[in-house]
Amino acid sequence: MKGWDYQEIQRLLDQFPGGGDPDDPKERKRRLIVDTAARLFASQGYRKTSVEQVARQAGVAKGTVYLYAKNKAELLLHGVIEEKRRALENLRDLMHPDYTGRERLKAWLVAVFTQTAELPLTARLLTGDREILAVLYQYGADRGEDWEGMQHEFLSSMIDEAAAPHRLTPIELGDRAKVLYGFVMFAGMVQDEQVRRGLSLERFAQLLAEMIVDGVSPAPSRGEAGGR
Amino acid sequence: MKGWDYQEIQRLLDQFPGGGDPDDPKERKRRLIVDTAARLFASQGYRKTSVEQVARQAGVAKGTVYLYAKNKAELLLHGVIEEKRRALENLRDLMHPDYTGRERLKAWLVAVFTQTAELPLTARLLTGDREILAVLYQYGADRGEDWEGMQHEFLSSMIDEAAAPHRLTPIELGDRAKVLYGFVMFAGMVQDEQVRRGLSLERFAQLLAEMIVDGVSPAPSRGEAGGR
Amino acid sequence: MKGWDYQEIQRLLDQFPGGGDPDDPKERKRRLIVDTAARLFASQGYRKTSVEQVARQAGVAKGTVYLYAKNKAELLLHGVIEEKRRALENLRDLMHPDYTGRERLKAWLVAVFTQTAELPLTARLLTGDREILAVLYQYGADRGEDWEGMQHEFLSSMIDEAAAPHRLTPIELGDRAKVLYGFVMFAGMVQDEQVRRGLSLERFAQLLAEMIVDGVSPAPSRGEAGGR
Amino acid sequence: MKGWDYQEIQRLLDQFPGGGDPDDPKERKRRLIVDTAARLFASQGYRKTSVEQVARQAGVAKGTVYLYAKNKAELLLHGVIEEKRRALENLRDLMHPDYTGRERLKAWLVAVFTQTAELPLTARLLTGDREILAVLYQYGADRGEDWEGMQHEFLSSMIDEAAAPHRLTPIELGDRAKVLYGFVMFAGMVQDEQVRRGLSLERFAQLLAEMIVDGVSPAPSRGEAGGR
DNA sequence: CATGAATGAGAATTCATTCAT
DNA sequence: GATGAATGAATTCTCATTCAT
Repeated sequence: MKGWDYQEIQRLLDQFPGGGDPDDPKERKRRLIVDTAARLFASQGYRKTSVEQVARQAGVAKGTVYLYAKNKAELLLHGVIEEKRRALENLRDLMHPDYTGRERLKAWLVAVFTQTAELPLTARLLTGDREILAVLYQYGADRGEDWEGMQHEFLSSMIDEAAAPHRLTPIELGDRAKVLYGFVMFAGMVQDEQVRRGLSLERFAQLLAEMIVDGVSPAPSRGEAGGR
Repeated sequence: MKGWDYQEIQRLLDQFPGGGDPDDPKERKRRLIVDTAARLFASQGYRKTSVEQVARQAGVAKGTVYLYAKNKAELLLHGVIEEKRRALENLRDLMHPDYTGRERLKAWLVAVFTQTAELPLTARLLTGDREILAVLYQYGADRGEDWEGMQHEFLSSMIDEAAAPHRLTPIELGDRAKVLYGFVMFAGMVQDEQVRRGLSLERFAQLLAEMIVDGVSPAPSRGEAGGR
Repeated sequence: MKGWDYQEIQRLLDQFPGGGDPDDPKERKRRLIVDTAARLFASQGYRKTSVEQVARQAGVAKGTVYLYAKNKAELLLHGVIEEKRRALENLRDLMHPDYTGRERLKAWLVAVFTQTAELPLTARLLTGDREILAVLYQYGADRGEDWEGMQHEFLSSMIDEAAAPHRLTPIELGDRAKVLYGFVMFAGMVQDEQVRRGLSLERFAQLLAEMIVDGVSPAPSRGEAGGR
Repeated sequence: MKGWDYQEIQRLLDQFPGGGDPDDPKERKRRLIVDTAARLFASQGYRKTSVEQVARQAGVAKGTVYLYAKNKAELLLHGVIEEKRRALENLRDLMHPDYTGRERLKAWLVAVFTQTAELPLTARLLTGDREILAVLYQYGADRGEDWEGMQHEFLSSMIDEAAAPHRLTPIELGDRAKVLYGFVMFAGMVQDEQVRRGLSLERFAQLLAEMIVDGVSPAPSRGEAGGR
């Protein structure tokens, strides 16, 4: 199991694209447009969002959008890339050595669900529009894969620590990691209050994290401190 | 807490709409059209499915579709209603008295995730298309709500039994029920192999059920009986 | 040399597509739209003619055009096919046995230039838009080729008769036929009064036919009979 | 009939516009842009060539193009003017006194067809784009007409000589000149190998010149000398 | 002078919905 | 009831032209 730490993640973050000087006005406008698009795609869906609408909300003309993304699909792609970068940054914050295994796993779950802007696009689109996936995977295949492998390894190691080290076989760990990874998608979905049935995002996340880590029976007596 | 049993559910099922004599040729055609639409919506998404396509696949003319649903959204709505009925039928099967509380909760989770045809439309569209939700909720408000309240109550009572009766306050129970209910949506999403990262649906469902009920640390030694 | 006659041409004409009962209202509307499009394409060019304009002039809605041609290129294609049919019909009329060789050749040239609707589209587009040719040839390849080979043979035999039989080798005949065939394209171009510098189409055609058959020096005294 | 000779043509050539010191860097850039545009217009057509593309290929910014031509149409116009100048230069070369009348006419025809760069723009665009013609003629009216009158006179005198002097009335001559002038347009068209059906440009031009001058029956025995 | 970012009118195409037969 | 032709609003994308730097 690779030792995950700040440096490792920072290194990945640096290789990650989409940078560009955030003070460059060109880059500023690019972000404005891409973020506007991402927000609309996430809240309304890809097909229902028109390029016209993106332009209007970003305060530019329709043609301008096409100076920064050669078509609508690329607009989406850029948004997804941004999301991946942000997700990676969040990962780094969980590396704090004070966390115990169970705490870290819960914190990860809570983070995944509460950091609203986490992966709404990714989640939304995975369930949504198959046509888009084609575009997304065509571009993304090269660099995205690493990152997913990495996420996977990271989750496995968290689960291992949380479950009490080495009680689970590597295969069991891996499979549980896949299940947890699915929660990332779920998280996007849960942004919708209707799905949460009115629970606040924080409460929802907290309860879900507890159930996953401790099971349905909360075990206050054993506490966080007890056992493990 | 109401006592959930076969009769109670059967009674609800009977009041549920969408009936009509299945031998009535009018009703037969209605179902043909609605089911065709539902299948296409679930596999391609709402926007990408054209009324033309629904008509062609159902073997009727485009105009005919509009004799059975006043617009495209209503076509979807009817499909969602069918799904709800089917979900209700599944619920009934979990009422078997041999189940312990934890077993029943696990069985429910597994059922939700593995019964592929469970709620593909609902799940797909809840994440998808806000425009549709408007229509859906407008119509659904009158008759759907009961059913959701019922679902909710049912989940609460399962959790209560699983967690060891009466350890959780009604509010805690209710909130946990809401979280679990969200899993119904998640289940629709998980139909997509990409979300499961290659795990079989059965394995995914099994692991998720275990984690939710027992927590990350599987505790075979403590067993179901261990109570804690 | 195959004997060209009414029957042979009629046979080809019968195999030619694009028919359909001209009293069928569907077919009537198809022709209305296609002919409107052809007229506009010929007078303004393909790119400058918008589908909107075609629809407006044909008195139908934009969408209707797409019921009869799956895209703009196909609209053009249908027009070109009509032209080919008409050209074939004209050919038939030249078969009258009273013509001498020189007369028939002149008559062909005059016909090619004066029958206004001859091949304006074909001519226009050959010089115009390479992009279109792709579409045109993709469809046309199968059945168009025969027809061109036939035209070629027909021209060769006319030239042979006009030049006094068998004075030219087959290769010389064939090459001259190719040159003449080029005139078909030229004919489309000459529809434009600017190209004719104000000469009437009839006068232009007559002079050109004389020059081609008799040379620059008109030889009325020597007449057709003089043989030279 | 005016006596056509080197001096006369040279004089016209000198009055012709578009000059400017070719060493002036301003003029150099103007030509670079105009020639680039002309090349693209001739090979792709006017509408399919974007100003962006012209700028890129000329190695300047899009805005710069507009410093040298006030719009896209004027870019074309300048190209056409260049062509006219070149055509005039070619005319001069035919003035050589050794030619007989028939030889000169044939030579002119061959030149018109084979000098590839003769009038590609003019030919292409005359058949192409009516919108453009408006601009072209508006501008051309003032200065172009002379030149066309001159061309016309020149052709008439060639035909007169070729047909054996003074056998044709001035009107007959004039009309034949108009027909021949049409061939200039045809020449542009014939650049397209598809129109030539595979004949080489040279062979095509040669055969066409012979047919026009001698008629379909080649008369080698009578020869060029035979005079008739 | 030169640049190239921004603009927005315009073009092709799709598709939900209507309605005469 | 059933049909499917007709409609036209909406959508994506292009590109000539302008103008601040």
